[in-house]
Amino acid sequence: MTERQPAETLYQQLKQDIRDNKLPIATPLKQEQLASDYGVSRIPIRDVLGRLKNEGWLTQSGKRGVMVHPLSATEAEDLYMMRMYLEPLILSHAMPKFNHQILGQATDILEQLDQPKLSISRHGDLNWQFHACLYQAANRPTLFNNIYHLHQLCSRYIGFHSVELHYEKTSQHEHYQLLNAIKAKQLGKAKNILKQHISEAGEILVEYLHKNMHF
Amino acid sequence: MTERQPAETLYQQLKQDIRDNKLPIATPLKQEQLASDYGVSRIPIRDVLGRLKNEGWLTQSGKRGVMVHPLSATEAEDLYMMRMYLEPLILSHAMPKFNHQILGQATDILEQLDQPKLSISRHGDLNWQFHACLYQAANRPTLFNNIYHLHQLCSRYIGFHSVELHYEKTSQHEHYQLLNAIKAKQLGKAKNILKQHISEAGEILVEYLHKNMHF
DNA sequence: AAGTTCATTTTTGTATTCAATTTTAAAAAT
DNA sequence: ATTTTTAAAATTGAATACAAAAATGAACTT
Repeated sequence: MTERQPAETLYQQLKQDIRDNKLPIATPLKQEQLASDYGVSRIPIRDVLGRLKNEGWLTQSGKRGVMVHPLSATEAEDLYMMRMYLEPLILSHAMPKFNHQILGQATDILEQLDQPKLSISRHGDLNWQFHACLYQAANRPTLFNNIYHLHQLCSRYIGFHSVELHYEKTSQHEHYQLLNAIKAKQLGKAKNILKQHISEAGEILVEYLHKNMHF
Repeated sequence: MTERQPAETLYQQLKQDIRDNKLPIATPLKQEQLASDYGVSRIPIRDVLGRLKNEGWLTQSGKRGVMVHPLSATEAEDLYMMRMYLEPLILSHAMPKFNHQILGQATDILEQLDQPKLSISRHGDLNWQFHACLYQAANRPTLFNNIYHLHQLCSRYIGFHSVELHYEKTSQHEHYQLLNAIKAKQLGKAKNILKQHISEAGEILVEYLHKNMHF
């Protein structure tokens, strides 16, 4: 971590470390501690903490200092509900703009997702790439960024419930269904599949959290 | 601006100044310039710029520096579309929790909105207070904060199209309709009114922007 | 005259320093 | 023993200082 502009790297690093539960939970983070841990001064740490707080990865803890934002079933439910409404919306806008190049790219990503033994983080990356590839076509930066942000926050929860492999299969099945509906230019059907896709994932996750969140 | 913790005040101030077009548009902001303008050092300026960038008030301009995020009809449309889907959603969650106290408070705010000669910013404040008062009841921090954020960004556009007073009337009418549907515990009707309320405002705004945004 | 090169200036990101606030924990009081 | 006071330590927000990167513009080439 001895670079010219640590901030961006630091941001990615800290976010990853929050995802992976590498940071003390329920206890305030000390800027100086982090600074020495990550080998930089407090200034870039402050910047990154501010940004992560703003994005919902960290929460203000008391008057001074921030802590890791606690996971909650309610938040997960909110995130998935929002996605459930916003993603079909951006899909509508993307629909008329799809072409062979984009659909080919989406197919490529799906095939990579078919490979067995993907790490959770790799799986998450590819999953987002698939959706992003479709959503980008809409050319709606504001809406897209909002959705991206929601996906990011969801990733903490997905890392948490270490994924029942069963679900991954049906998830892939839905991905292909979605792509087929798109190719057939069936907007309504595609939107329904997508909504269902997100809703299902959300329900499984929330149920899992209600069962396994005793902390 | 000689205070103990300038940052929060500075944040509000800069945001207001962006709303009011007090800042140079389409040209990168200089930290030192702002620092001397607002009478603080560059550090809190940097913090606030970072935050405002994160929240969509500023955009990265080139490799270094940020500029005021340009208004666009597309963004306005996105913001209103998101609100159109998310606000009825939070209303559903709020519905079972309403009580006399909350509804009384909402009524108070509506009566204040009835007073003539309100400044635009006061009108915007009260309008948000009305909606927030209802949405708070849902007890859904994640969803609520997202919606709050959308409202904030919309405020730039509302300030811009200096409001046709005609619309304010029908807007108030819809507010009362909404409140009545809530009192009558008609969730479906309430959601429809709200959706319609937002959708109308969005359409008027976007149309106005398409006409009057030659810059 | 238009385009390149390179040195100067500007501006930013980060480190260091400082002052104020918050936290803490030990002593005093009930 | 429990609560209150208060003084020391820890921690933060902000100012100042410094080094690296980017922008600027004048001299030079074609």
